[in-house]
Amino acid sequence: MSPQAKETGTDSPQRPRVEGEREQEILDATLAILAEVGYDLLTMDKVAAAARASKATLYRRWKGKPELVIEALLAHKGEHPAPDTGTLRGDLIASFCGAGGMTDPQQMAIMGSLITAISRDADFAEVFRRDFIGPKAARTLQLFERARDRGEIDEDVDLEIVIPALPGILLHRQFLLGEEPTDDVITRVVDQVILPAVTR
Amino acid sequence: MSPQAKETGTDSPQRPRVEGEREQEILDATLAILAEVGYDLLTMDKVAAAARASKATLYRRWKGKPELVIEALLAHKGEHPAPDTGTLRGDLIASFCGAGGMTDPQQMAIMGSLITAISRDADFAEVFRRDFIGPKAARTLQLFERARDRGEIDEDVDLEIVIPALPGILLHRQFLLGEEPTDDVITRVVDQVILPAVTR
DNA sequence: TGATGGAACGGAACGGTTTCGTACCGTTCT
DNA sequence: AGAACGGTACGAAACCGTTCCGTTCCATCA
Repeated sequence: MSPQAKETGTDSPQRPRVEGEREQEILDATLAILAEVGYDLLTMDKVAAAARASKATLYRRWKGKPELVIEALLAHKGEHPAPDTGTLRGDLIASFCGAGGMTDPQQMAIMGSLITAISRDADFAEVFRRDFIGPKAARTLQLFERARDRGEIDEDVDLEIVIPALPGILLHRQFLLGEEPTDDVITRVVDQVILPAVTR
Repeated sequence: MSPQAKETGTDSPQRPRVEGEREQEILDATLAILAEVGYDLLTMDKVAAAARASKATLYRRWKGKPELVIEALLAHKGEHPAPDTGTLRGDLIASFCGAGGMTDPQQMAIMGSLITAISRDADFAEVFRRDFIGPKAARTLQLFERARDRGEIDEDVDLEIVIPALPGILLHRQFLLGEEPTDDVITRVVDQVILPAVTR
């Protein structure tokens, strides 16, 4: 290795090539492959072909497959601010039906593609839960806390149990029962399961 | 292929070697590997090594990996009759905490190992849902129908929504949140989510 | 302005490993 | 004896990580 300085340290852009746009294309291609075949069957060759990049480029930029996939996941977190419709019911339906919610096909495909991997790889699971699940859970928690402040939720309700119920029910219907989540199903689950659990 | 009859049809074993016990050992080994590494990374070599069988034997008996895995799943449905404690609450807790329930580690590992595969392979998904999920769902349905006959469930409750809620919540907590399902969690979910949904 | 050097790129190939499905053994049980 | 078994080995294919090559783009400088 040449003893070249690793970086200038300043903000002067010395590396104009794979700076932003091209890198994002590669990450998008990674997510597409991930959603299509799953983590275990995702190969660097497939990603390179889909992104029209060479494997050499991938390995110049990323250490390997886990690092590439994780960075692709983190770069994907599009801003989805929590809705504020004034009622818990409206917030839940808006949140889970909208962009990034349970009706987003690629979002759901990514979920399904990763469950097996995180069941086996503890390190992968930790990053996934912290950086992918965490923000979503925090947003949903916000909805419930606002509802509690408005008095919509009984005092003795254990939010730790109730909050994850909605995504759990919907994911189960999708993957185990094979039912595409529709707005109608989400509404029925909210009305018949979630709301009765918080207001008795 | 020779036009041989697929099987005798009777229970007379024409194949004395790999007939019953040995075959079950291979299927058990298949399930163990499946639970350990998942469907995509399960290989015939791993199964052969784990079962101390030769790959030739596997290919003599099964056509390939999908057939072997599916048959292993079907042969695994140990008889788990629905409990009858007299109350819906007792039945649910007994059913989901007991053998074959959500606290069975291998059962859960198999679930996680298959979700990615059934998200991609429609044929595999159909067999899995019909022969693996189906019996479990039917058993749970039986619990709810008995409870409804006893008057424990309001008339306007949509069982299609409520019944899959409990497994959904528990699976989500296990795989997405990384929480081992304990009897205590199952009880709290039943008391705080399921029962309020059926009796308002 | 025009030429030059360097860095990053795409494409291709490499060796080493893994998997699959099959074939060939010697052994064991009926 | 004969059939089925376990073990081994094989070729084909896929994958991984690396390393070539030739090209393209950019910054620098005459």
